[in-house]
Amino acid sequence: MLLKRMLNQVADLDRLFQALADPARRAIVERLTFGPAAVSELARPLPMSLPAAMQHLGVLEAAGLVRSKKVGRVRTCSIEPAAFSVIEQWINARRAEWEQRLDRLGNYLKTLESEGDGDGSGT
Amino acid sequence: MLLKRMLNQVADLDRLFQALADPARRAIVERLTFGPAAVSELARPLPMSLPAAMQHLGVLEAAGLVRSKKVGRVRTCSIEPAAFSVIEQWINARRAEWEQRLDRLGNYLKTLESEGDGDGSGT
DNA sequence: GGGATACTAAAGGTATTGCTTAACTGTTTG
DNA sequence: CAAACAGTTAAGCAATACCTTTAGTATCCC
Repeated sequence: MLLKRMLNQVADLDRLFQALADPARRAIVERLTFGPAAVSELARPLPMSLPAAMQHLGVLEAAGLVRSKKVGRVRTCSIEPAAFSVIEQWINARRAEWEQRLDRLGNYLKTLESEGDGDGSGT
Repeated sequence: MLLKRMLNQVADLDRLFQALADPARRAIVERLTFGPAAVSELARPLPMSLPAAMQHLGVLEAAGLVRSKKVGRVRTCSIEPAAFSVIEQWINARRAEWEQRLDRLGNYLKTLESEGDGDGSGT
């Protein structure tokens, strides 16, 4: 079950990054950060047909970035802030690793320097 | 020149998210957070041919996530930490907007509540 | 009921992506 | 020099992504 969770996280990241890789989809997300909106409201500013915009919404919803609920004939979409934290966690994990590495490198260089005081074998 | 900058940033985000949307490319990035590596070293764990891995590296480099330098016959790749901040800035901008919105919503609800004390026109 | 509205479903076309294999260039090493 | 090594280039192919048009369905308003 641990392996499954890891694989799911990989697939989640695939879907999240893929979803945000399209400018039209980011535009939808940007609009939704200001508050919920109906499908046609989201589609109106986009330079494409309404079905195309719907497909983008489908991608965003599949990625978990957007959720929506239909009442009457209008579907209202809103943003899912929690989804972003998956991306941020991934980035932060990378940063933690390379900063740790740079720390070790710094310490190593400092060690060389102080050893050099008594050694004198530098160029 | 301001418009151009904005358009470039859109294209940058396209390339960044697109680059990270592939598990093989994320695997390369994850490997590089531990330190620089040669092309073949990066390709070895990937379930694909070396030219395929090279193409992934090309995508990462075009996105600015990786830089590389060839010395002799070996090209050494390393990560470009600054590239991640473009993504983080975009996410943080979204977060700033929706948090601001939620604050306004909270204040509004509090206002309703305190007005209700003297008004009594609730349901 | 009948027309406008809001969305959905389906089919199809073009472009891009991710991979392959094969052939090739430049760099060490025995 | 010859062979192994590390990387690169190019061509081609199957799958996917993004968009279109067309044709629906369900809801709302008069």
